[in-house]
Amino acid sequence: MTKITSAEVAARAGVSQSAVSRVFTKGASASPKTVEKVRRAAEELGYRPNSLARAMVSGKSRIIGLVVAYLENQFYPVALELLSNALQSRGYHLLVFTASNSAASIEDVIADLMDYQVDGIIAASVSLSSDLADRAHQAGIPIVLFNRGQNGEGLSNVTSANIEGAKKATEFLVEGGHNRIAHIAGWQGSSTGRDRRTGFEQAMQTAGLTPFAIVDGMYKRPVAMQSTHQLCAGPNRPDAIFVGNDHMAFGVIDALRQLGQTPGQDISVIGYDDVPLAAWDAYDLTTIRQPVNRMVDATVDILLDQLGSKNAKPRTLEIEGELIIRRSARIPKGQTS
Amino acid sequence: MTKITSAEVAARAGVSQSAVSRVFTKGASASPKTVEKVRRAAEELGYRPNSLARAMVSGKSRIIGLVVAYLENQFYPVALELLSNALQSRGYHLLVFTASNSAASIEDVIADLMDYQVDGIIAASVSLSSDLADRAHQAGIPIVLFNRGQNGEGLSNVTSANIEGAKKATEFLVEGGHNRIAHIAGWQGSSTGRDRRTGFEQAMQTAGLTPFAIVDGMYKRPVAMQSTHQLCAGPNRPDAIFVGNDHMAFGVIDALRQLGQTPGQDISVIGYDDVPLAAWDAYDLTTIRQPVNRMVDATVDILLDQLGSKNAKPRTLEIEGELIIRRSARIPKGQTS
DNA sequence: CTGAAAGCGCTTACAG
DNA sequence: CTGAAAGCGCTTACAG
Repeated sequence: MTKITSAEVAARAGVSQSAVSRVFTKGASASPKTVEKVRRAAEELGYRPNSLARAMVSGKSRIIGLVVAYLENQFYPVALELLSNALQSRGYHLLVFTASNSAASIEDVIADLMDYQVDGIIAASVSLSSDLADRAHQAGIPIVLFNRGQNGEGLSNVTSANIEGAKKATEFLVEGGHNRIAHIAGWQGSSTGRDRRTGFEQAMQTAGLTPFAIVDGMYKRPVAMQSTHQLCAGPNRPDAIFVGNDHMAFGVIDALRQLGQTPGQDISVIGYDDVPLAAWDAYDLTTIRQPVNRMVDATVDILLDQLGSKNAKPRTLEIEGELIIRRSARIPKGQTS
Repeated sequence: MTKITSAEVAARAGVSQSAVSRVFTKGASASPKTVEKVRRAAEELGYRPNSLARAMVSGKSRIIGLVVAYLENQFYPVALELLSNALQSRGYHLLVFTASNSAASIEDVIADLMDYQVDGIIAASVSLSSDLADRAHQAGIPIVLFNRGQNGEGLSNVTSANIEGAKKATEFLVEGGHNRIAHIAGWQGSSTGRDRRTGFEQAMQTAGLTPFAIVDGMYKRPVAMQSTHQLCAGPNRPDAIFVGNDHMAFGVIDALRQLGQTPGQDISVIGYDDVPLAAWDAYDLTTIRQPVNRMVDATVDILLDQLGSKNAKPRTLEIEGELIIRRSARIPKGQTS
């Protein structure tokens, strides 16, 4: 029940309270003798500095707010773990807020976050109202959007090269000899969903092909499954589907098998993300890899950069992702996986 | 850049700083007139109370520390999301720490957590040294272990009824006519791993059967896959495998298929957890459901209880989980899924 | 109901 | 290098 304070340590060590503080503040100056005495007393008493008090006076909480919308898509737990590790190793910690993807909910959550005096905010897969972005900017709190592109006051973003990636996937399908290619798109309310769709359309146009169909899968498994049934039940069906992300692609594959079709043979399926599950035998999904580790590193770098220098410019970074060839899509002649 | 303080609001509203504080502190007393003036001034200035300052003086940070070891097993992201939601709705927030499952790492992480003056700690799937548990107890910080059983100073735990669950799974296999039943166990360094193994052994004994084999799968997919290959490659192999959790069971099924065997026909497989993926067609896994939502509710209830009353006794709760019958294990005659 | 004042546990100029 | 003092932004007795 007893919380030891620096004053108590000071008393025991026979020095002033400021001396104790200096010993525990890096960049401080204390004689070896003082350090020794203080450390011993602190040890004996079990003293540890109160981070909250430190945060109050220094104005730096060393807390980063993370806003995340949904964790079912395996991409996010992986990112969260990497993010947490990267930040922890630099002495920062993550205050996590889950938000539904509604403006009101995000609004509330970010306000809460700011009340906690977070040093910075990482928003994964959510968009921010420009009003909100403004407020954070005025409060001097840098924000970086993870896996979502958006411009605005002081907003940085880190995404994969979604348009390029979608093009690669589409080109692979074209090279594979497909010409009835459908796209079950990512949520069109998101930049990733829109960009991947754009890449698909551009590549189709370049190839002189017309999309067989484009539907919004909303990044939701049930929607993707239902779309697959509608698209593939009859005789007039696509010979390939480019899906807006892996999470939906798994649903597409499940639905296809329900219809008695074998992905990679009867019909080709390509996803986007390369989550761990994509590599498992049950799906063996050809997909565009989003290099999570590099995206995380970039996110942390940008954020800490902005924390460091008062007015660092917001940055936008697109990280290229490669096509990972597995067996859910026909492999063009002459190419190998 | 400007952070508005209660003093500035007070000045604008023409009241004292304490009056402003009272308006924003629930359970305070302020005349309607004061409330009105203060709210207006706050609104105009964009004032929000500083949670850190409030935490300092009140001694309640409304932050709950969450320690989590690994997020690959889908059980944890799901739990994390539910936990975060449940806590948020009651005005608490999660400071997340990822720890490897080593004593040293957990030690560091919990110390950090306590430096932030968290009101309570939830430790998911990690064990605590008794020394650590003692320290938290002395600091008056309640800890509840989520999905891990362990006794000790002030430790509460919430788990599913692991022994019972494992028995149900094993009995189902026995009723299905299997008699060469192997167990790829959860990590034997964890209570869940040990309890499920115990349940398996007891049920086998009751049935008058000898386990075909018991190996420690460490809760790791590669280990589970390799064990499956070793167990099932030759002619002398098990006719059923009870696996320590779903995450490993998926690997077991993948490995079995590599060997040309069909789960549910050639060999039966049962997992533990019932993560979302277990219900997907690709695996269609028979498993014991751990009722995450109920486990989360219980965890939050217990924790808030302990926060509320100074010396609430630590509680241990086991929540029963039912067998979810799907197609990865043979269904005994007369039973239906 | 309200204001003046103390105090939460620290860091950080300021003198020495 | 070191101590006394101010102050971070609040809440909460204490008088009135």
